[in-house]
Amino acid sequence: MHVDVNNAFLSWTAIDMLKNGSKIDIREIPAVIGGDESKRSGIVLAKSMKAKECGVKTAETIYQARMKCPGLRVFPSNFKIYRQYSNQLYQLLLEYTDKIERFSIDECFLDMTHYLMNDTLLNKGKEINRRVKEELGFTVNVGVAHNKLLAKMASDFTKPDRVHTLFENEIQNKMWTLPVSELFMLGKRTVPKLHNMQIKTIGDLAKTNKRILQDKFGKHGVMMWEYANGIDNSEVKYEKEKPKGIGNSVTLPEDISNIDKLEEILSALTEQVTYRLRKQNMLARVVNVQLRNKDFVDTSHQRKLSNATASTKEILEVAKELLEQMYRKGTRIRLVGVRVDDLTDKEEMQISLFSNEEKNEKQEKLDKTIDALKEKYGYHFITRAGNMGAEGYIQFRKEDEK
DNA sequence: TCTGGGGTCCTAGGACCC
DNA sequence: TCTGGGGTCCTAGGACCC
Repeated sequence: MHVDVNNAFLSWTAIDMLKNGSKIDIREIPAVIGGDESKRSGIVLAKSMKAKECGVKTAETIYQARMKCPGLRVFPSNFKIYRQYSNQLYQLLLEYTDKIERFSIDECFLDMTHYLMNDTLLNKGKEINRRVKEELGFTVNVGVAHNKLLAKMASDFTKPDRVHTLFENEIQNKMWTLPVSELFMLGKRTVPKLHNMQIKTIGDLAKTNKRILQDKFGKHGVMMWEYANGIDNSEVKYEKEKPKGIGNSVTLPEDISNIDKLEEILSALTEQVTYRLRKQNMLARVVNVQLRNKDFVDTSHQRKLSNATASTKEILEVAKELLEQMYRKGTRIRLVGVRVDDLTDKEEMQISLFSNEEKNEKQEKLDKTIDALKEKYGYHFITRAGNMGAEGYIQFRKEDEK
């Protein structure tokens, strides 16, 4: 079963506003949740049904949305409350199974294998749909099927506040008739290529020779053929997994072409990334720096370290080297990002013969002390002098801590 | 006042090894 | 006498998701 909150950010903002005495329900007017245009992050994160009727699309610019929908109201996001509502939903769903995969803040997969009959499953889906609305005040779509892919496709059919099934004998009528762009994992790059091959619907894709797709798209081709045929053997991953990478990036309020300033921002980003890394009790072996220039061209450089580390100083030194190595003087930079990859649990670290343990211990103590102060008094309570000028660019979101 | 930020997975090419 | 074949690791970039 796949449970998907309808217009999650907008619905959750709406009920939070009503709770705080708002006279309007933003679900009933043309409205969107969006970023801050003055910070150059003005895109649509969620839209009301009325906004959708105007043709507003998620992820387009607020500027574009307003052109389509004059008088559109724009509200900021609030991840702290989204996390709360997401948790409430999760708690309710736990009454049906403890095998729940939290696919994102507003989507869950439920392993309902213990309900053997299709009718029972459907009734449970209807019950969840009704209870969420009555007890939590927002609506969900529920998709019921015999694997994750079909459940996800089903929950996407007609919205809002609906329960759909997609059993094997329904695939032809309910899924094969849809445009191929509707298939999960087919994005804006692949769809035009399929159109060129005269593949317009999911049914067309299902009936295409698998080998042809494999030759043209590799693994991705095999996967799309299987998905089109309703084949998916993946498990509901209900146990919380450790992250494989941790990153932080920021779009700058204006383009920057001063490397000293970029380094300050890099420093503040690294501070946050390594803090989160240590909270996970993990070490990283790969450091990656990303730049986006004013023309939206992305470049990244990464380096594998000889020893895994969580030290802010060590990771920042590498990040700065990567930045200096890739930055071409005069380039106007729009976005800077740092991420760490190839993570391992701290306990499994192997101490290198060449590591300077005394130095490492000192750095570790420093990091630990700073972490404890941030933990107690808030992320921005203390910072390194080297990124003081840039701290304002980086926000630390409380919901990341759990 | 035009285009976020957090992720995961895959691929191609080069370096290097035997 | 003008150049194999198999493999691993690393890096840069791309595609996709919400």
